[in-house]
Amino acid sequence: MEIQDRLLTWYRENRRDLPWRKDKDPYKIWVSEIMLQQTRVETVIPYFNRFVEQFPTLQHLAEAEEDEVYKAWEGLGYYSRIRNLHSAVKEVQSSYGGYVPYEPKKMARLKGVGPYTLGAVLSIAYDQKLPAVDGNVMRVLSRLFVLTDDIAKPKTRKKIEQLALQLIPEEAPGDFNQALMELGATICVPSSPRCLLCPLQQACQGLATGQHDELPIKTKNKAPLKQKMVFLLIRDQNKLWVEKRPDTGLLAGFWSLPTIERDKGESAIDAAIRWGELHGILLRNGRQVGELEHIFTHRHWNIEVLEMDYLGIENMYNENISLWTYEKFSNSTLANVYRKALKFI
DNA sequence: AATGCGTGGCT
DNA sequence: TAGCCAAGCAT
Repeated sequence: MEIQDRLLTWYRENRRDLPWRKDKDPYKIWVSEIMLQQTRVETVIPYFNRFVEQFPTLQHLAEAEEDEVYKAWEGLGYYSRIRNLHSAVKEVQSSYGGYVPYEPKKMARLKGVGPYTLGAVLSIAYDQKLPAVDGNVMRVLSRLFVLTDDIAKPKTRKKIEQLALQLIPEEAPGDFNQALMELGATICVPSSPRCLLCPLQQACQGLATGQHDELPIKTKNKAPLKQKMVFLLIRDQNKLWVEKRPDTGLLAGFWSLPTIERDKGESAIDAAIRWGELHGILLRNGRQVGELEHIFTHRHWNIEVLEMDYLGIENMYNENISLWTYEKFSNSTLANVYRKALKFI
């Protein structure tokens, strides 16, 4: 029996019953694929269920307010995904009559739709013969065919896409792509793969040559940069000074507690006063009311939360800082690192 | 091509 | 603990 048949048969008997597999609504499949980028299935499930309940159709999402849409993504991470998805959905609504494009070239032009998402949505929703190569597929095919290229290199993904395309059976591109991913997610897992349960056991060259444990080859990530950060609690009556993060970069565009990185050798209080000087806010003293740690992909924050004595405004209006009630702040869309800090307020 | 972008779970 | 990873994309 061919690899394709074994894999499809296995998939059809063992596929997980996931919420985005209830039907073939291209919109819902698209939403699920964006949510699943670099994010675990178990994490995505509750977000997906709430999201499609709140925005049942592409038109609902296209017409929804940004605040409402971003709030639905709160805590999920990689927030450019939702900005891009909302923008792309509006584009589909205005340019394509609300229908997710069938044409790969049109779909690929939408924000946030890269080679993987393109292939995944169009193969699953429309059964188009396009590769959908994610980390699972690179791992599975690396082991199956003993591919020793570094999967961290973009060139390798392109090479594996060509291979994957050749493997796709005409009659079931969507199921085949999902089967490869499902195998990677449940059997051909990164460490201690469950080869004894694998439907491709006999065909696997990696297993046959004993190389399956060393594959795939992948260059290591750099360790996250350690930073000593200070979050500021600056109260004015019953309100709190908050700061809008820059429109690009980490947690772009989010409102946050005033945040500053401590310079080398600088005390937390001096850093806090320096923040005030930068924004025209007079501060002094300050006492630590909390401490937390937060690790992003590429940064490791050790955070002190300081409550400051507020003396008033020193100079002119700054649109990136504002006075909010605690209520308004906690109800705004907050990245998790700042939501964690709320317990010290 | 290499880097930046969240979060949480597992080893 | 520190590192690695999880259905990637934009720049």
